[in-house]
Amino acid sequence: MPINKTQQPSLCQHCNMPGVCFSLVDKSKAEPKVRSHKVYHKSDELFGSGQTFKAIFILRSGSAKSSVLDNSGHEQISRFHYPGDLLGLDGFDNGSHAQSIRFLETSSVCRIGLGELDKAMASSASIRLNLLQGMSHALNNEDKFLLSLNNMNSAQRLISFLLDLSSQFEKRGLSGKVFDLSMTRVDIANYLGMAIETVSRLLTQLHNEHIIEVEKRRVKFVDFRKLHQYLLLERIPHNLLGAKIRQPNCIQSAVA
Amino acid sequence: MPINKTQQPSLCQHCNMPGVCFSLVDKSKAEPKVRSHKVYHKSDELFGSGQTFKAIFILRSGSAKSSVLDNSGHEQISRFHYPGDLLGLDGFDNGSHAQSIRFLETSSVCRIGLGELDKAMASSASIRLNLLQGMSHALNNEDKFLLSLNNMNSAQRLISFLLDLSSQFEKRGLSGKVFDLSMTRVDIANYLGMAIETVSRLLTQLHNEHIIEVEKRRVKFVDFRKLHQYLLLERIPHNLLGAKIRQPNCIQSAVA
DNA sequence: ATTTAACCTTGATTTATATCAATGGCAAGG
DNA sequence: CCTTGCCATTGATATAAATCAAGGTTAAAT
Repeated sequence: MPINKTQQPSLCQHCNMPGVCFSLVDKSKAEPKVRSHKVYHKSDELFGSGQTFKAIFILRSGSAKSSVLDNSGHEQISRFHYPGDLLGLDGFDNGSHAQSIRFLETSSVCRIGLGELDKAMASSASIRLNLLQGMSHALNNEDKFLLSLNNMNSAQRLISFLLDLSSQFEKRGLSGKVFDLSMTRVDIANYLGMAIETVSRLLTQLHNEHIIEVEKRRVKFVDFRKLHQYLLLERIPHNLLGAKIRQPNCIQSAVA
Repeated sequence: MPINKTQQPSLCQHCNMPGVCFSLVDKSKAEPKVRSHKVYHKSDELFGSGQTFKAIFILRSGSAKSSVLDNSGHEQISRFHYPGDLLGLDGFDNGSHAQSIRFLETSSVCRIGLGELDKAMASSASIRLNLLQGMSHALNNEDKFLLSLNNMNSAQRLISFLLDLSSQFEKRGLSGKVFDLSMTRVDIANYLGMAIETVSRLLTQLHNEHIIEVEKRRVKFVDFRKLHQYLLLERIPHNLLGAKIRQPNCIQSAVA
């Protein structure tokens, strides 16, 4: 019996992107009626890599993973998605999706066709901003994630991942202290770029040190302080020692 | 004497984003006059992390690096920029820049204030699309990069990096076969998440194997075939073996 | 012109983490 | 119900790449 029922209720009030979505339907109504949405099940695909870009989606409930295929056809998970997330933004690039998205559990999404979207953007400054914000946010998260991969050891990566999940749940009004992972260990390992054995061992270790409790997919945070200690005190990033931040010499400028 | 003079000429014709930029100035003119731009020098900062988001920029010439600071204040380079790239998109997220951008050589940028930009977006569908495309593209590149970090060994990462640089130059009409790196080995190591000694050793190794020629910052590709072999044949990604792509069971759907 | 600091290279050693291997439990499907 | 395959854990071993160490070269600053 899962604790954080991300697949649970989701009226538009709980949506992170109300501006983009329902004001398309009826801008006059302050309290919009619920937009129709589609339900998918575990391991269903929302769209596949290479598929024509026709719409963006908003995840209403459940969870999903985005992945890209490398040259040799292997899957690399690039992101996990939770309610309120915008899906399909990768399609703007060249008119077809670079990624594919697959659901991790029963989930529902709103669909916003491109025509609809553009009309809305033309008419509303706040929708323009919302969308740009969403993309910018995704980009920043991506960078932050990149950062963790580069500077951290496996334990720190895994901890960052768990803490990030925790904050995702809290943002959505769910418990950030106890939750169920909707992805397998294999997915986690793939996402964090490590072997699944390492994920398993680390979870066991953290459990034994009474920092978290893990039982199957269920994770419970016991000692946040120690968790953050791991994160901060553990290691001096090797590859950054040389990369000092220089002050600008002098900001010369000219106008052509 | 550098070969690929990225700091060289740059009229608006060479800009990747003409739609966004010059049509703001004078939409009636087919051949726009050159927009004023500002010149910066090596290690100057365009904006710093935390700085208020007031404008986006288009890199006209030269090169730059974006970086984020982690909790402990260390720099992580998230991207290198070349002419035509949009800079500052990270600011949409929450109104201040998450990243900082520093120039690697003498460079020039066009500045587009937020007001200007929004006006342009309101009025032109193509500008809307251009901007979304730019962001989407950045996002996709980011994912691709992420992918390389996760599945590849050091040699492959470095090679991907070099090949990516090469294609960046070719896209801009410069030689993709011989070019000068505008960043230090330390920057490369930081970006790719490895020790600078490893970067150095690998460059030497590739040189000795007559696959590339390296002399200081100058890189010359000698044997593209072998380079791609390294990339493809070397290694079966450990963490992907389990992550097979399942077919959707059945795409059940319902409308609420 | 001389000094200083940044940048780069190369070698020896250590270590984190992948890989190999084997086993157990759970869930889905027959 | 049984069985098949997916998922997870744990131990032993191998290895890629980090770290430690030292020297050399180039570029910037005095």
